Order: sequence, then C-alpha cells, then structure tokens
Amino acid sequence: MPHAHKDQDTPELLLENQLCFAVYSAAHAFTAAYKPLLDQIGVTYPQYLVLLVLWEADGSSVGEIGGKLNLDSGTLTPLLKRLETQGFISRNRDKNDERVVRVSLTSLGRDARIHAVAARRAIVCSLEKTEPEIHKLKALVTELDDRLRTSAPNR
Amino acid sequence: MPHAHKDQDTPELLLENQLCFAVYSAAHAFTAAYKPLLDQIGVTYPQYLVLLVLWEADGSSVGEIGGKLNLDSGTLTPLLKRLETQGFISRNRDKNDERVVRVSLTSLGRDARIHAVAARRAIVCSLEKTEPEIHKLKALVTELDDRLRTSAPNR
DNA sequence: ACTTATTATGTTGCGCGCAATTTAATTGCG
DNA sequence: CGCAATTAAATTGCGCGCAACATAATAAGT
Repeated sequence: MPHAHKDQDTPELLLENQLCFAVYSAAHAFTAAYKPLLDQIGVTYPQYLVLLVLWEADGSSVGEIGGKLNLDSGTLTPLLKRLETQGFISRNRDKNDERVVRVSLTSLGRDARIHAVAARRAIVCSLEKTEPEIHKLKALVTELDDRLRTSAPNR
Repeated sequence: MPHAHKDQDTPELLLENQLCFAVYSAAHAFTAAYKPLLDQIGVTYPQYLVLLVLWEADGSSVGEIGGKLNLDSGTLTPLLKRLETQGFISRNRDKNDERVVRVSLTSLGRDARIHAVAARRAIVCSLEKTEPEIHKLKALVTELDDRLRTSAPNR
C-alpha cells in the first residue's frame, strides 16, 4: 500500500487552487494597472475609490464613504487629509451634528472625473472582455464578497 | 431638451459597476474571513500565503516565493523575519550562491498545515458554492489577473 | 436637568505592499 | 585575471488597512 507522505498529497492547499489568492493577486494587479493612469491625475488607487463615491454623492460623511468602501476612520481620516492637502476635496463639520465631517469636492476634484473615465476605459480595454461579461463577473465576485462578509463575524 | 448635468449621467464610474472595486472588496473580505482562523495558527494572511508556497516547495528562495506571490523583497524580507521569529521557518544563505536566501519550514511550520486545511474548508463552506463552481470562478479571476499584468507595464 | 449610553471621528501602533536605493555576490567580457 | 554588468536580498520611506483606544458631541433614560 502506498506510503502517504503524511497528508501532503491533498490538492486542497495548492496555491493554484486557491480562489482567495486569485482574488488577492487580481486586486493588486488592478491597483498596479491603474497606477500609471492615476499618477497623471495625482491620486492613489484608494483615493480614486473615494472620488468615485464623491462623484456619485458629493458631501458624503466620512462614515458614509466608509460604509460604501468598507473602510474605517483609521484608514479614511489620513487619506482624506491627503486628498484635502492636494486640493481635491474639502472637509467640514456638519452644522447640524458637529460629530460628522462632510466631504465635498473642489472644482479640481470634480474636474478629475473626466480623466477617470478615460482611465477606466483603458483598463476595461486591456481586459479584452465585453461589458456584459465584465458585469457578469462583477456580480459573481460581489456575491463572494457578500457571503464572506455575512458568514462569520459581522463585527 | 434635458439639461445634461455636465456628463454626470454616465454609469461608467458608478461604484456598483466597478469590477476593480468588487475584486478589491472581495480580497479584503477574504482576509477578514481568514483572520479568526489564522489567528489560531498565529499567522497573518500574507504569512499564510507564504506557508502555502513552502508546503508545496520547501526550501524555496525569497525570489521564488516572491515570483509565485507577486511580492518583492521589500515585502517579503520583514515578513519572513517575523515568521522566523515566531518559529515557523528558518532562513539560510544558499551555500552555492551566497546571494540567495533559502527558506525552510520548521516542524512547527509543517504542523501548521493541518490547521490550514481546516481553515480553508471553513471558508469554502461559507461560500456556499461547489468546488467546480469555485474552480471556474478562480479561472475567470486568474484570467483577469493575467491580462492586467501582461497589458501595460511588464516592469 | 443630569447622568449614562451611543455615535462619529480622530489617534496610535503594526503589518503589509511597492518604489527607490543600497549592499554584496556572481557572472561576463576583455 | 580584472573589472564592469548583473543578480538577490536588504533597507528606507510612504500610503494603505485594521484593531484598539481616545475624544467629543448627541441621544436616551431617569
């Protein structure tokens, strides 16, 4: 009978079989692909995500931005300070509730949007997929995301 | 005629239409889902990825590990030092080429594998998908990764 | 009103992740 | 052989990303 090498033979832990690593690696690949395009605008990839939120909902609070991007104030506060320093946004306390900070686009921040459209198109092009294919894949990945977030901790 | 709000109406930049953000978010969700399981082993998620490589190819060099995980020495050197401090690996210069550092599992590092199998199964279970479905999705995401990495910079 | 929760943001500390540079060993070429 | 490229790791600096804690404002309950 074959000697079992401990249990080393299981294909379960082979790197090439890990969906988690595929997603991890693709996320970094997206960041790297966007980098030269975002460099021209002058923002990092996470900063770009914040701008995406603001282009849809200018004047969002830090908490609202964090809710959409799954980021907390520990990440967002310094990131927003950098976006403010570079002139893309302004941060102001809400007059009706001094706890919340509202984030507003400056004209520079609004103008960056047109360049972002071009960047997005360049990336989509490099994927060599149709918009429906991309949308379908996006839905599959979002389903993953939802199940991972609803399963274990919730907090 | 409808007043065009600049070009604000384009759905291209809506967060919910961004495959890149879906992947970004899912990657963080994987890390968060693995965290409580890996905490029991005593490693972080990137450290777990390094262990995956070593369980397949013990004695790999820093460069070989980095090649598989797409990480450079700037990330790996301190990470490996932490894994060494915690007793999972040892690091030694290659006798035939003093430039390369070979990374070897300790018995603690080898023993951690069995716990990793359990962790992986728990995650897969929470995805509520069959192994073939997971494999198919993994292939789609890897295809994305490949196209993103081969398109623009190459270095 | 007063005290106690709760909520929103900010701060600190640490581990990635990557660009840029440095150091040391090896290879190539004359 | 001797010296200039090349290669592998390590180092430095900075921006995330998150846990844990701190601060300040508001809401809730008595």
